[in-house]
Amino acid sequence: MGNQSSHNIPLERIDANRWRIPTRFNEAMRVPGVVYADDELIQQIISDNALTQVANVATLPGIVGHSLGMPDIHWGYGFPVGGVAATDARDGVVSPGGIGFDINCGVRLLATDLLRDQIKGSVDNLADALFRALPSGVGGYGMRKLTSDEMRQVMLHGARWAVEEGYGLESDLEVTEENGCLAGAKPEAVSRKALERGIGQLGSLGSGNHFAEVQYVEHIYDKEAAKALGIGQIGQVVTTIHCGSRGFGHQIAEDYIKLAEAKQKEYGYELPDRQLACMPINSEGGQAYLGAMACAANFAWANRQLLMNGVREAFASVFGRKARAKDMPMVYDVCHNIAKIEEYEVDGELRQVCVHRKGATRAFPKGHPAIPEQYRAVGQPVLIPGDMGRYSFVLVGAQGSMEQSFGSCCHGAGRRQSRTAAKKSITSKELLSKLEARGVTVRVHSKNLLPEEAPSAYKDAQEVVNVVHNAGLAQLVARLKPIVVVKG
DNA sequence: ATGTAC
Repeated sequence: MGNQSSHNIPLERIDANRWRIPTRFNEAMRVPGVVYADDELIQQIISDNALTQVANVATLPGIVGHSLGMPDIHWGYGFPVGGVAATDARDGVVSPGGIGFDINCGVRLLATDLLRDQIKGSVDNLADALFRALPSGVGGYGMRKLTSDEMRQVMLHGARWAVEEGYGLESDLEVTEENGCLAGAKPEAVSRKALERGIGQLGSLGSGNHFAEVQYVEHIYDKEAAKALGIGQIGQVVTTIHCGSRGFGHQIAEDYIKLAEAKQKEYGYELPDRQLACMPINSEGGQAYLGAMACAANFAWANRQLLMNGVREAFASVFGRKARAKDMPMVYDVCHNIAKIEEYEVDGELRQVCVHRKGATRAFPKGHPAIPEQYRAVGQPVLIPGDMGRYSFVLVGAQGSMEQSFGSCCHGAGRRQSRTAAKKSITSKELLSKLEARGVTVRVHSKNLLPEEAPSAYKDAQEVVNVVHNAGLAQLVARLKPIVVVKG
């Protein structure tokens, strides 16, 4: 059953942007699946088999509402990337595979007071400065080697630790999801192996789809919201950082997937795919996972704080001035691989649920108390990186996300080719010259991995964001185009 | 994503 092809899944069209997988597809499904896609994206999704995973997730003990797939959905470990699942916080489960290996992988956007024309003559210098400032590569060490006591402080306090150590400003924390620190961190639930892998990696970009990208505001959809977010000027230079918890979060995910797998019999779970292995939220294992997950989430926020500080310093060195917050204010930081306990109305009843967001961004609408005061009138910023050749997007959360998707929307373009397929389709050299021809300056640590990140390996992010906009999950604010890409 | 398998 776990390998049943998506081609056999009965899809019911709800409207132009929504499709339902009815529970009759598989008697183990406890709730229907709902997938967000237009006509073109749904074809890509069907050929990827990710719909089978949406149906599989619908069998999780305690799942409520729907098993959701965003338009950037694609095949992942057990759960699809681009998936959202909410389980009852009292008697439901938490599944490490529903968060993903890169715990609190996320996106941070930084504005500048520079215009595209003003940096034209300095693009190569800026690219070099950024590449020097941001350590990268698989297994790469970070800018800050921690003592074990410092590592503990990072796990407990996240981005706040980094700010107190001088890597940024108090105001940065106000525009970070959870203020850069998820409550409930339990350092004692983290293995020695995870600590060993993580302790030298703080302030590093890593590899794969992680990057820092200098961009300019190319199009504004919503003037009022763009202005409120501090990105209201066409041509304005901004920088996006996409990174997570490196080997630290990866090891924590691995540790708890193993633990969950070993305990499936004890819990009496029979799931269609062993990669869905899960634990009751209110069990020793479930609580330990959530405590360790919070440690990884906090490590990731500290990591992006150090990286952003590196970006500010690189700009300062090139443009000969201090990296003041006034010159480079942070717009926002969102995570897109995490589980959170939140409250929603489900079937007319207010319920505490554990929202698993795996490749999905929180998208709270205007007025929500979790949104920083300065953005409360427009909505929570939603940062959607596209691919390195085309464009990225800024949106704000909309009311529909609370009614339909447990306050969530998409997280990126989403893969349309596997890493292996991408590698076969283009060489690193071809790709670099294509990007250069488009006016994108690239600095890359691992050239051999670059083809995996080719724009052609990704869906069109414009189509993806159009779907969440039209479905009412979030609202388009601005489109950003790349100038400099620094890849791990 | 990832000391790309201990």
